[in-house]
Amino acid sequence: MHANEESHTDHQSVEQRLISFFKDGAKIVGLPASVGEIFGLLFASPKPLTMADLVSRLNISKGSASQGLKMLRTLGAVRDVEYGNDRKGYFEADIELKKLVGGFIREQVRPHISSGTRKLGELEQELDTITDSELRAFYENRIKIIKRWSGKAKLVLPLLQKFFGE
Amino acid sequence: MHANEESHTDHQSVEQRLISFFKDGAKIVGLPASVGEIFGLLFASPKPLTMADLVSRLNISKGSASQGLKMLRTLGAVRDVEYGNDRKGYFEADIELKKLVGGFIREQVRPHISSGTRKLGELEQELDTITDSELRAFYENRIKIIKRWSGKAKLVLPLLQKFFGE
DNA sequence: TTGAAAGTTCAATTTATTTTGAACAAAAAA
DNA sequence: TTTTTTGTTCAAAATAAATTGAACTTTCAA
Repeated sequence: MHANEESHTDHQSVEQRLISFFKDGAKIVGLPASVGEIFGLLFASPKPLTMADLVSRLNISKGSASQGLKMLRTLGAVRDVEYGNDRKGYFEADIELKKLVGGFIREQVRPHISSGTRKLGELEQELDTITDSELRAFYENRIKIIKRWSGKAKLVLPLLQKFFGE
Repeated sequence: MHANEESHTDHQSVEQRLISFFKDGAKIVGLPASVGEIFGLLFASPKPLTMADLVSRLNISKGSASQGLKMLRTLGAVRDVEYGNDRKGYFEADIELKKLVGGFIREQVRPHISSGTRKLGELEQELDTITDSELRAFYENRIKIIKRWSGKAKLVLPLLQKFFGE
């Protein structure tokens, strides 16, 4: 039997709205809609849910549920919980903003910044090949500008973490 | 004749790398690749460029160039400049981080936050329809959590602006 | 005015991303 | 061991997003 068996008349609409709310939110931050829906349903549920619950209540495939949960766990937005005593796995939304923001920065922001920094380094090497000194001066200045930006970006991340922590 | 007629041997590679750098950057913040390429080429150019320059040097269509420039102007990342005395329009990248961040927040972040706030309000209305008082209490708490998050989000935007300003 | 150059718009196409579902693997009960 | 339940993987299909290009508008010089 299902883990949750409520009347399904009362909260239906609130639940649907929360799902839709997080679905939109996911799209905004560049995550697949299904990931937002999964988080939304878990967030809207007073009890932990199983993967089968997600599949049936969101009308998504087992594959999507599995992949979506994987991503959410990596982000630290969902956690496994002990519940019932069957062999199924149960999940719960993590509501600590600190963890959500932290996971997002760690998984989605930092890797991009790293690869950008690397690319910028490569680009800088390339400068030596430029003979025209006026042009080289121009590019050197451009690179300086990007470095200033990237310095600020790296500085702001810990501040954001701090701001959203607690 | 073209607005820029350099040797095209020297800086080719640096230019291409800058284009690619901003192409990646655009994708990261959820903008189309072509928009990043346009900004990249303008950023890499010592002189203002025309739409025709973008089309020929990036191998994109006139349509993409037009739409991309439109978006970049809306974001405040590119500005029209007086140059030459032909009837073409000339463009230049804006390198003030303050403007870039400000434009992004104004155009891409705020609208989403607004629509989220509206949706949340609608959701709150819906609460009254719930008779089960335990369930309603649960949802009320969930909404409170979202409101706390959204309050922080709204608070952080001006701080970001300030941080990146100047 | 007329014609040519410059720029915009948007339906159709192309490309990229997400989702599915069937085959597979893991784990535990029968 | 065999069967059943649960979960994962990934190629194929579906969906969404970006790009094109041709028709259209605007602008200005002749």
